[in-house]
Amino acid sequence: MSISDEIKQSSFKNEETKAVINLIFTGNYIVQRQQALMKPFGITMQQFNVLRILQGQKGQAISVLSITERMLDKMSNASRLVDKLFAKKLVSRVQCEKDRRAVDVYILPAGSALLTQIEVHLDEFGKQISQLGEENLTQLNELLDQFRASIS
Amino acid sequence: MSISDEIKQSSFKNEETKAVINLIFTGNYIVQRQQALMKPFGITMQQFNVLRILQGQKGQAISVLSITERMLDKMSNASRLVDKLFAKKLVSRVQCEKDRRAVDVYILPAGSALLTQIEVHLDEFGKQISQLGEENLTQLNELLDQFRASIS
DNA sequence: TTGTAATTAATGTATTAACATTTAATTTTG
DNA sequence: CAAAATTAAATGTTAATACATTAATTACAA
Repeated sequence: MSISDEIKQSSFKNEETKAVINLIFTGNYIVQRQQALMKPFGITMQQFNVLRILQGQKGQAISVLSITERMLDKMSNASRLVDKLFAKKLVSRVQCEKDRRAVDVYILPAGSALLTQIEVHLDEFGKQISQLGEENLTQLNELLDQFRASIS
Repeated sequence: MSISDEIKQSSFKNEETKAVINLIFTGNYIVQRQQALMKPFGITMQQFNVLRILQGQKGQAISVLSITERMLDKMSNASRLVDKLFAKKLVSRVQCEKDRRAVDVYILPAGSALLTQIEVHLDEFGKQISQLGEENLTQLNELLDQFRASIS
């Protein structure tokens, strides 16, 4: 369904406006789909992203600030997200030796296991998307990077 | 800045995953920019979108449900958004004659004026984006529509 | 017609987000 | 070195979001 049909707007002022609206709409759409996917696992998308960042460390510790820098939504509060994951016993958290202001965060085996489980579902998602073809996806990625660059 | 640099992730599992993350990130980025733009006018992006929908009616009334169908984020509560705009005296609200469950919402002159004012700033935004070129933007819009279609 | 289902909007509520502020630790500077 | 500035994380607070539920009205079916 085209963006025109999705939001029942027959025409747009220009192609720029349409692209802006289309990007916001498509972003929202993906977020909603993924949130629905993760809900049965008792985790939010942002919490999932933190887990994925921790997993990417391959056992190494990472500070709360570094987590923030790697997050999709920089505005959200990594401290509280880590707190939620800690409460679920998916991560551990210890004061950093070298800089006692910082906190070292690690993913626990339970966290890795949950991540793997969810990623199976995400892979199905990815499989559907791959129908678009690699060239198209590469082009989409390039256009998105250019888009952000244009309004920086 | 490429998405890799933005979130400090050196590589992605595959192009699909990268596209998903890039879309979410770019959507967030635009939303944050536009929210910052609207903040001085005392209005949120969602409220602005409702105003724009009402303006698109060119004087005709529209129900709360119809507003929801036209919104970018279907999950948000159009009823409360209209309430906020009503409190700011930017819209009026009367019970529909034909169907007394429904409520007719109109934009008031003050609402139109505010909209015009904000759109001046948005146009500058659009001007920057237009540097990408119309062909690129059209292609982006097509890819986004295809992307959503692939995971429907 | 009359009870049942469906629709429209509003409201209740728990969680989350967006900031600002605070606390503790470290770094810099005079 | 001591005071001031900076940094990291946590916490406080207000508003917004995501749903579920409710209340009123309309449509429909027996």
